[in-house]
Amino acid sequence: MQKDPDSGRIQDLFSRHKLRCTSQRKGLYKALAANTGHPTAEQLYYEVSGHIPGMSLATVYNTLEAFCSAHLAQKLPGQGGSTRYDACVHNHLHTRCEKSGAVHDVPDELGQKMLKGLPRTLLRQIEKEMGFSIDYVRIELVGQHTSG
Amino acid sequence: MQKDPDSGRIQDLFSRHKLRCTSQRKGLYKALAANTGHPTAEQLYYEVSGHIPGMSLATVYNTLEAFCSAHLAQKLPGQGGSTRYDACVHNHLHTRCEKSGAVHDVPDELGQKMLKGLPRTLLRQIEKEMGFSIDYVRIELVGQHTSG
DNA sequence: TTTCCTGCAAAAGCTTTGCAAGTAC
DNA sequence: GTACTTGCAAAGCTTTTGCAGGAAA
Repeated sequence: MQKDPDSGRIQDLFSRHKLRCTSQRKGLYKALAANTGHPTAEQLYYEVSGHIPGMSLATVYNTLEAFCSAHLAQKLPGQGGSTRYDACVHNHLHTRCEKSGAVHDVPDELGQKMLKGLPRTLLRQIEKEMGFSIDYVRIELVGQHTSG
Repeated sequence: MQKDPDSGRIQDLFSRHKLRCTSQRKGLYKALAANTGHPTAEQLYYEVSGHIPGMSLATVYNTLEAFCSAHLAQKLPGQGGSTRYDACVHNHLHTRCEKSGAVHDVPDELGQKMLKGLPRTLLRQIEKEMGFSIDYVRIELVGQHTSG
């Protein structure tokens, strides 16, 4: 039985965020962090239930909700279907494929450049005109994959 | 009984988009176009059922779906709850209030400036690196209302 | 030991569908 | 007259909740 090198790190992470450390939570967090395609609750359920038999879909939802409250994950906005989850908490750009609905991360270097390039004076003008305080800007690139 | 000045325009619009013109569709489209707060299907149902008794929620969903297919409306991405609909088809920015979930339009002049200010070279670089063809960029300003 | 988590099942909320009757074209 | 739309009800999906037993701190 080989030791999992991530196990301790995850335990630390949970304890820093005041989350109890259970095998279900560890497994689910690993699956979520490893999946850059931003899985739905159901996708995670099927992935994880292979390793942890008896895991229930309700627990997946509860646990993901706990992660989001603890700012270890976030829900991504999507139209209609199942909610998609993302273990990356810092603001980053996404692509959304109009054909498949798949959501992927834009490489961070490029995404940060884009966010920093936004005109601050314009943002401040919008805040003033609309009586709205902007916490962050969410950018999504909508289109389709060109490669097969 | 005063004549509704919009009625003819809507009929034209429908015929140009090859949609049959029924009283339910006209009423629903007027309600959607008049509501800048981006209503849900249920909100529209309650608004419209006052004017058109017997209107069903299923028809609201079917009709909104028909509008979207005909590119007379679009669904807005939102996390989880009910789908929100928008009669504006051209690309524009939205604010989303973290407290109330309300979605509002950014004045078009400001929004267009923001969209035009995006660095094209960066967008093209992302397309190249990710094998992704960008159709449009969706920007959402997340925060909260400062006025009461 | 205390408090919180899990798992099952059942409920709740949102959206779609089947079909008979009605309406636009 | 034909093809599409409406309205009702019922089904389908996703997500949440109640509660008894179990595990972490």
